[in-house]
Amino acid sequence: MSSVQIVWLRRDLRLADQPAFHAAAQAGPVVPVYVLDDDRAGDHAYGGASRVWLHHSLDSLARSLGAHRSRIVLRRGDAPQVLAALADEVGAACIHAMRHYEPWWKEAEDELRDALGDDCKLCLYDGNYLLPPGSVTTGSGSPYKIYTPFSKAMLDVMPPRDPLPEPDTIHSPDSWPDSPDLQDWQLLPAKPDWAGGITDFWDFGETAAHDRLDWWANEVADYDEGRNLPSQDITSRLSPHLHWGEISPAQVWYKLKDKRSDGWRTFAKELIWRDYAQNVIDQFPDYPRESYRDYDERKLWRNPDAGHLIDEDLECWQKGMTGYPIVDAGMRQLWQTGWMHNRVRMIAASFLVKHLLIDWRCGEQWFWDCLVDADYGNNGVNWQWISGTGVDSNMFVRIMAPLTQSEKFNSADYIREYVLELGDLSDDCIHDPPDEKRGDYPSKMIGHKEARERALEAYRAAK
DNA sequence: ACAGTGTTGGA
DNA sequence: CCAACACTG
Repeated sequence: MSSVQIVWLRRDLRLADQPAFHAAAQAGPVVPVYVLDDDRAGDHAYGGASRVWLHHSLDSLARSLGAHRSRIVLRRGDAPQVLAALADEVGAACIHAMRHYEPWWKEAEDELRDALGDDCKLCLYDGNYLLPPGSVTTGSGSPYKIYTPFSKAMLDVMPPRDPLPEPDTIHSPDSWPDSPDLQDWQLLPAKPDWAGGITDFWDFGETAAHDRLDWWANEVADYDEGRNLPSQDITSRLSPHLHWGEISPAQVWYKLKDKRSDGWRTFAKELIWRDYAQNVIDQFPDYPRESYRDYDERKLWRNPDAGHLIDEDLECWQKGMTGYPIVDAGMRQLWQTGWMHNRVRMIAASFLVKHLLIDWRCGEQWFWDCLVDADYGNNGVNWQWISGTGVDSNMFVRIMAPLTQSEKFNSADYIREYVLELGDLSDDCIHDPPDEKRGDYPSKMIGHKEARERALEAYRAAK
């Protein structure tokens, strides 16, 4: 009888194309375990929306495992200690885990290796990205900082490895370790149940991810044109499924690779962007916490300490009360559904940083708390891109014009859906309603021209 | 073999 | 502005 194999699950909550699970199932009886470790990530412990997703995704995976007469063991605490103890308890020969590149997980993997005795080893696998971070480097051997040459290099060495099948059989151990009920973790909100919008908007888990991908295979051709139109929302909405590892990017790649449309080529670049962000945080672990460029940030932000005190302007933005309908529609969509259309994310983020001159980290934290697809790499890289504080091009200060963008991308229906006060306004005035048509809806916090000039001046002064 | 310089272009 | 690469000597 072969010895027990532990599968340490993190954001890889799937059975198919899950290299760690695959290897464990071939090696012996499997004990899948999820460790809720809230301290390790510090300021990036899972936010409210992420916890809702995590609950449903774990629940879904437990059901799938149930069909194999297997289950998930739940544990709470410092992951390396908890896992080392569990390995002792079940007499495991190996802990199999997908490699993760958040700095706290890299640290935990090292600590776990040290904590394990001679009888149990740690086996790490890649597979949550198209290629393992660090796979492509510049001609001189250093990691890429700029997206476009990175993506060209990626395309040169693609495609990704072939996806693995789901394990045929998953053998159970002779006896199961104790585990609390998932309900006991209270990942779902208690009294005011604000998660209704999230559960209405999403289906969770591996099967739902593949259903979504099947749907997307018929839509992706229109992505090139449609991805910028919030009202039509021609986007995959795969981001949370990918973040939680309910589906792998290799599975997405192989499902869509024969589509040969412009839409597919553009979508492929977005998948590569996800790998790019992971490469950036692998290279600069604090990237989502620190500006990469050394601006004099005391001259840049209007409220250098707003990270610690709740700024009134920050609150207007968070609640979708800026007076700019496209920004407010986006912020309200985020609050209701745990997600925001990508085009609108750019507009809303740019508004916080450029129009309000509020430190991008305040926005990063809010998104971290509200997004079901909150991802350390993507969130940090995208916020620094919008702020112009990041590794990428910095040749001019990019200030998006929210009203122009709103009209250009036909967002009238999107605004009507999320800013109910403006529900009766016509297409021609909904993007920037005159005061007498605003009713309960607030007037603009600051005019675009004035904000633009103020931002240009602040960025010049802080250079 | 590779440091210095020029050219190109950036979600 | 500056990363990345091609070209140079």
